[in-house]
Amino acid sequence: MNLDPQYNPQGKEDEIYRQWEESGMFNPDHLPERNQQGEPYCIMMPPPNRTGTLHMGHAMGMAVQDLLIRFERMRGKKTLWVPGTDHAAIATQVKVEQILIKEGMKDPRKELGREKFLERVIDFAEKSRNTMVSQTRKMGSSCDWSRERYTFDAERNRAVYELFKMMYEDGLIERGYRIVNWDPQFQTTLSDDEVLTKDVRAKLLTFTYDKNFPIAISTTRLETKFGDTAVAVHPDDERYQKYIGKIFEPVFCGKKLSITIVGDAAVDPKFGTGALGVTPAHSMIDAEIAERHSLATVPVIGKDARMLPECGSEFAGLSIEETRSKVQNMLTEQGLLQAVEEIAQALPVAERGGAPVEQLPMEQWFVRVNKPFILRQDTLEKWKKGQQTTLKELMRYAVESGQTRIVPERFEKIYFHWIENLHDWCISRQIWFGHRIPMWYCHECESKAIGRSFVLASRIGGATSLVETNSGAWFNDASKEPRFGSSVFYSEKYPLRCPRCKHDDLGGQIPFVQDPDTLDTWFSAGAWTFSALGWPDEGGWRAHRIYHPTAVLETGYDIVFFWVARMILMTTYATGQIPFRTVYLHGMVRDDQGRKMSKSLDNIINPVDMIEKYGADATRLSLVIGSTPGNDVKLSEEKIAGFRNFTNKLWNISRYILLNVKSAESDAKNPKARTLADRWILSRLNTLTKDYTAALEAYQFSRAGEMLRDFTWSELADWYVEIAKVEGGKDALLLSILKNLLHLWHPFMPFVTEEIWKTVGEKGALMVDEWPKPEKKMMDAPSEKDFSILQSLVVAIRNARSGFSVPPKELLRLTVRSGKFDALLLENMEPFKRLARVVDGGFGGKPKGAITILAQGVEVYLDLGGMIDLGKEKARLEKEIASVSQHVASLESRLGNADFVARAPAEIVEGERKKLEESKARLAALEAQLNSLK
RNA sequence: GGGCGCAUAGCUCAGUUGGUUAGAGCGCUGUCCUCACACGACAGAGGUCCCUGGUUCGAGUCCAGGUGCGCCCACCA
Repeated sequence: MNLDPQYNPQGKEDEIYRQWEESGMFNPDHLPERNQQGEPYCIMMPPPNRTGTLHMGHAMGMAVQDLLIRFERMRGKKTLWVPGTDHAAIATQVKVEQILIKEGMKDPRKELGREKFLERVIDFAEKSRNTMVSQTRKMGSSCDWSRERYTFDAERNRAVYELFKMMYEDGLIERGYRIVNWDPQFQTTLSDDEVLTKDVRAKLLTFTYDKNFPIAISTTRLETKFGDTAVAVHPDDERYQKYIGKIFEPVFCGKKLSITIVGDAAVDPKFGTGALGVTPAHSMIDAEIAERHSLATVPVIGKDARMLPECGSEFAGLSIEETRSKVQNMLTEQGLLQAVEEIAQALPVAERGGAPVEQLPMEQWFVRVNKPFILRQDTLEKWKKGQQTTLKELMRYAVESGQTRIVPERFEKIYFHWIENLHDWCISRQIWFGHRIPMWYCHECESKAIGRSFVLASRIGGATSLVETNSGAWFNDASKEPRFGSSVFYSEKYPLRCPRCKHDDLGGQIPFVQDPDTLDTWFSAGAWTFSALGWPDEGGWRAHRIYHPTAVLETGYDIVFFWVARMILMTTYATGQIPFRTVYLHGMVRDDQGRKMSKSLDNIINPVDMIEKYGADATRLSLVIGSTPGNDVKLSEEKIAGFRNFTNKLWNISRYILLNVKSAESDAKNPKARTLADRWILSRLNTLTKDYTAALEAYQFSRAGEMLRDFTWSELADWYVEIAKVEGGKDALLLSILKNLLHLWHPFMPFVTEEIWKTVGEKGALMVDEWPKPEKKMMDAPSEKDFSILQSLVVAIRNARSGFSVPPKELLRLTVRSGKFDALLLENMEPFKRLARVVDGGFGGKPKGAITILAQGVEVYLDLGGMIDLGKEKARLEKEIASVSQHVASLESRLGNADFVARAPAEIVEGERKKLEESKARLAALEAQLNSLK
């Protein structure tokens, strides 16, 4: 037996993990027979971004997922936990760019070019992967490394392309010229979810375009006004009705505009002047108005967030701020500015980088969420194959039908609310790191359509301009925007033949060009549950299909929209299955003051540091106990240290038991309960096993953990082990309880339990040993009641000793009377003989110099001899009498209420009566005690 | 502007469908280095369950309103 007085996880954990891994049992195919017969149970690990290292949020997710997997594995399910990482497209590319800039490059992408730059990104991603895998191991995660996946590996790329193809064929992926969110800093589009709003103060200016223009308008974005093509007013607005339908041609800061006055109910007549300058190119709302009234779209801001030549030579190339103040000055000079007001504004900024996001009209790829399509799948209850539905409907259906349940439930509301507001999803990104869009353009088709060879068109800036280039050269030139009409077709690899013009790639030139853009990282992430299980590859998907739908998706609530919703969309569409039965959302891990952990605040707690200092088990406990789903958790090093203390406690309980067990006796099967304490602890253990298992099934991990900790510490260690030391002969019983306890703790703290397990003399790993079953026949309410009386008395005696400052070595005499409980006491007080020696007082009264101790109706006398302090005892009794009298009074008033007696359930009333009786008896006894002191 | 949540001991939080004198951990006070553990043992102090009103025999729990805090969504220009 090699159990040190203090448990040192350092060094042991890696070795234990290595043994688990070598056993092969992280892989469901190598699990014992009992699991092979079991129900499949699968969790897909949310793949962390390959951007460096794991943080406490990841650690929390892993702790919960490993808990679930270990719990279900021990219960005999065929458990698969698939680990993986996410290429995270923009996040990783930005990270690498930042590193390269720090290393001295000015514009890494320009300096390195696409291929060289990508090499650097891939290299960084690989290093990150290695770091994260090792951190995942440190946490004790029992995931199947033989099935490790990467959102950007060859098979996932294949799945992404297949999915893209399906959606393209179903008309759900479309190229469109629309207003998109443009990040001028990283020169890429963003999805709506990647745009945040920042509260800023802005100037709301009221002005007219020129002195002949009859209507004043207000704006915070003066610079966009070069692109105005209309002024919209409410159709019922009497002030402006007479202008509706008229066209004006004001000269705005040197640029001649063509402004149509339109009536549109979307305009709020009470805001500002009640007239709205319509800028269709740079505002989604304006674009909608423009569409209703067939207005022209005139872009005036370019991708570099500078003014386009259309604004006139005076403004072309100026930044937004420069333009804004210049225009304001010009308007002031001309006397056109009527008012300047400071207002609060929600400025759209990029989630990554924080630069203001511009809205520009561009040609991009979109997923159409509201467009009806013909369903390919025949597995959904609501729609048959061949019926029409929309992606939005599928998303709603998965949760509405209860096939996916979100924990905590309130996030279902949030989810539906988000779906309501969901617009088409822009999926093309102008970054280099990611799944290249599998669409190709045929120059032959394009040439035939336009009548010239190798031509391109730029649509940024509204008018189409044609550009001649050398073959193949243009698509790396970011300044040229290819326009693709009928020439576009899907191909996973380099196409050999154009499906339309049947043109072959023969002459060594490059007639086919792939779309230079890549896919939004969430496109591939959305396919995670099924792509990671081998879809669409026939063999792979067939082999893994038993695991789909997966059991639980465990992730942070911050990516419900980014990821969870999109997984539901993609999976239901592509496979006809909902991706997971339960979504368990954990909160954000914050510092002890509730602040986000960040580098600038220097308040980051690193999981690996904590594991090295306190062990993985303590770190896991600190993340799971004391946190509830969907709520943020405050973490501090002290909290982790506290759980380290507990792991040490469990270690020492085990140490005591294992050091004292005599092997011969411990071999006895079905150890029998001999004493009250034995019956009590077995009853408690079995009740606990039942409640604890139920709590885990209900995802109440914190509650389960607290329950088990309280049992382990306050019942087993503080009472039973102490009693066992004196009563003796409990080796087999103790060992059996310990074994059960190790099982129950294993999902929370796999390392220390497995380590102790090595010493209990069982074969095989605890990790796959069978989960304890609660036995009803062991649950023994009368014994629990009797034991609790004993506990109350012992506590009362200790209390008295402490209150009267009785020296620890002083032996006291405890006189019991004849009666059922007193007989029980005589039998069971032996373990507490150091507190008091019990004597049978027959039916005699209280000895002189003794105080009366009352516990749950049992009255005994503790002889304090000369140490009694009558004043103190009197004060104590008076205090207690006051409190009990109050309780009696409240019970009497309740029972005196006729309505209560008539309307409350009989058992409640009966319970109150009984309580009143007991309290009255106690009160009488206390008063008698007090009188006897006088 | 719309939506969601939170408010319980000094701190961090539990408190299931309304029903004991509202609980835990940490911290605090006192005693003890008792042969598993001082990362420990024993005992103790500490609460107007944010406020107001309502429903009910009964409210920390349900309803309405208010206050304070947090989050999400949203291009009234």
